[in-house]
Amino acid sequence: MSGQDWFADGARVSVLTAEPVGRPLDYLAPEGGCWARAFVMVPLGPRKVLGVVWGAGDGDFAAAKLRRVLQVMDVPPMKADMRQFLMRMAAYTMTPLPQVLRLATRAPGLFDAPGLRKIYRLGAGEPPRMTDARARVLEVLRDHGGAGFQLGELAALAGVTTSVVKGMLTSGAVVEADVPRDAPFERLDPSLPGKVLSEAQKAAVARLEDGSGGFAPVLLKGVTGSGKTEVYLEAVADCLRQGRQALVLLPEIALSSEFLARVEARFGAKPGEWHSGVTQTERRRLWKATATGEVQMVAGARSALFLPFRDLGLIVVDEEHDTSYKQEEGVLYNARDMAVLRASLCGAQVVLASATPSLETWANAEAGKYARVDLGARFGASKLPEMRPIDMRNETIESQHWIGPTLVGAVIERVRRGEQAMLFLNRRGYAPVTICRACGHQIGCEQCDARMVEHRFLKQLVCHQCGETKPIPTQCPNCQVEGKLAPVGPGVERLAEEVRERFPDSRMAVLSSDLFTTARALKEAISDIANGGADIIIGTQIVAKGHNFPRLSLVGVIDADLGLQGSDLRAAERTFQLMRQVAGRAGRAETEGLALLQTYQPEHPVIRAILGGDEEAFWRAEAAQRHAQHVPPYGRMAGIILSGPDLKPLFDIGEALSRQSGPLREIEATVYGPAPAPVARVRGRHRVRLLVKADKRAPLQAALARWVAQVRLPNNVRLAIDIDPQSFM
DNA sequence: AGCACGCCGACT
DNA sequence: GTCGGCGTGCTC
Repeated sequence: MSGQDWFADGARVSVLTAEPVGRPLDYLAPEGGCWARAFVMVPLGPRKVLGVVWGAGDGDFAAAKLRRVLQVMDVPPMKADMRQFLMRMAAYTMTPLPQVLRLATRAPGLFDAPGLRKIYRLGAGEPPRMTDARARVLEVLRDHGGAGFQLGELAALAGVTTSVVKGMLTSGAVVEADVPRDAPFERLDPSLPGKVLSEAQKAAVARLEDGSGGFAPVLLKGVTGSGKTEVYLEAVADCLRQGRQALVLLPEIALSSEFLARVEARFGAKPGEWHSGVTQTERRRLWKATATGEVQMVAGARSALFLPFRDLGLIVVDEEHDTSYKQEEGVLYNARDMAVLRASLCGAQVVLASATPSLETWANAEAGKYARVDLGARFGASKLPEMRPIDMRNETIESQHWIGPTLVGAVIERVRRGEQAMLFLNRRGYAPVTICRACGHQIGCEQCDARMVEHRFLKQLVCHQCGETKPIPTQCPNCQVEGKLAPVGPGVERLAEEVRERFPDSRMAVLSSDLFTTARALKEAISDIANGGADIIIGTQIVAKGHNFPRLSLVGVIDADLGLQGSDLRAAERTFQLMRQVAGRAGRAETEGLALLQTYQPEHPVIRAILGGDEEAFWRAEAAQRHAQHVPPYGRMAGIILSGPDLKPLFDIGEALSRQSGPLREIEATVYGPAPAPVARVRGRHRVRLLVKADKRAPLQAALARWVAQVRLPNNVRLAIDIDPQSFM
């Protein structure tokens, strides 16, 4: 401990709070002093707020006006590496420090006195009258009463009512005591035998062990079913054996009881669990247990990255390519990137696991910044499906139909054998476009210009950009002609109609996120399908998420070209990941899988890479293209999002920024926009976006700060900066 | 974020 | 005259 770490009574300290007061404020250290980085309660105006002792006070605030720290909280001080992490993250994401601190203190009621519960123990007194009931209570306490019992528990064990126990308090034969309510976490035992590993898995585990004990990022690449989880759980075991803590980040939907059960099978106890569904009490308990080091492993959604680990030795980011790691509201950050930052500051290993890594991660591995471990083969008897294109230029197909004869034949063959077929179309709703056959007008959304998608199931038109809905009109809003509006193009609902028509004797199930209101309903539908409750499954994106359908042997991709031609930079990458995952659905068990891709451009590099199984070729081609365009990961981008109740002032400010681009020209960055943001309206607020593209080595954040400081914002307009935006349309 | 301060419109 | 609208600024 250096002298800077302790502040004596009355010393001037600087305290950062999670209130939007841009900087730390000075206070006097409390009676008895306090440690640097202690969690404290301080007075702020009329309120009492939580803060962290950020350092020594700077002394330019009148001493007479200083107020005193009210209380030092009964939790360990923040670790120095955590403080560093929060500062680096604030600087990188250009977020005010208090907002970042809020992420790290978000367990509600965190600093309330821990809940107390009463326990009952053997006392020194004698009951004035010994009865049978009283004797039994004393016997239970003498035999196993060391740690004490809860009231109901003791009464039940002794076979008496609780009033007997209570009655024994006055004589002192039984004593009551308050103990903290939080139950301890069960210990995880890394020495338990794990599952038997394949040779490939053992080799991967050995490679991971090489990097343990310090900062070392690794890409762990393996297809669905290759046993990635078993491999990284061995890295967790290794970390636990070193006495350090491990964090496994998962996309929220992947944090299932199935995953927790696998951890329990490996280590004999469940890990700490952190996600939006965890109760306040549990959050408080886990937060404290990570700080004291009592909890050895946490499985959590992205915000678990801000837990106060005492000694974090490993972070696993499972499904690292998953777009849900990017927080799109409030503090805009990518949990995968921040995991690497945090690990670098606390000397932890990072394992980025994926079957289809993001191009960023792939490029980092390629450049040698990350180690790379490949789990080639599928684990178990199943193998990758055979993949073939169906060249749609050679198929004859009726208008308003999308399943070509070749695919129809394949489905019939599989269903006849009692197997399942899946048809994949990444388009929700009934039809993506509604057009007037009289004047050619397409029905658009009034809020954001996107075309409205017909949802026949909901009996509405829905805008997939802003969520706006309206009834399906019978009259054209442009030429007023009645009855000429027609749905054009396929959505999953319409595909379902075609399946019913072509395969009338088959049982069909549709998996689309908007058809399920709860996660539970979706889970039930999935397990019903897995048990053979359907012959033909129609699905959107959600089927790509790694459910196991043992009887599935055919996947037909209705429109493999979708998204290849879009203006979104990551479209090809996402299409590739999706196709790989969907194709990976087929043939996971003993049956031989087949994946058929309907395409009009079988020679497109993405399609060729998927079919050829030559992923590296795809990534190299994609990387070359991004390199040429100087876009991520070979250039840097930032989004500026202006939001407010009226559209006009947002565009005015956006255009003003676009004109005054001097600070950006200094670093040779370019501005695009303003344009409506990808999500053009959120909760009644319009959103307008500008994009900035810069060289990889340019000091982007500093230039952005100088740039946006030039405009004054009316107070109903907010400006947010999104470093490394996910989508750039 | 709260909360006070302060400067202009319609009311007992 | 004053009650109250919410724009502006401060909190150590």
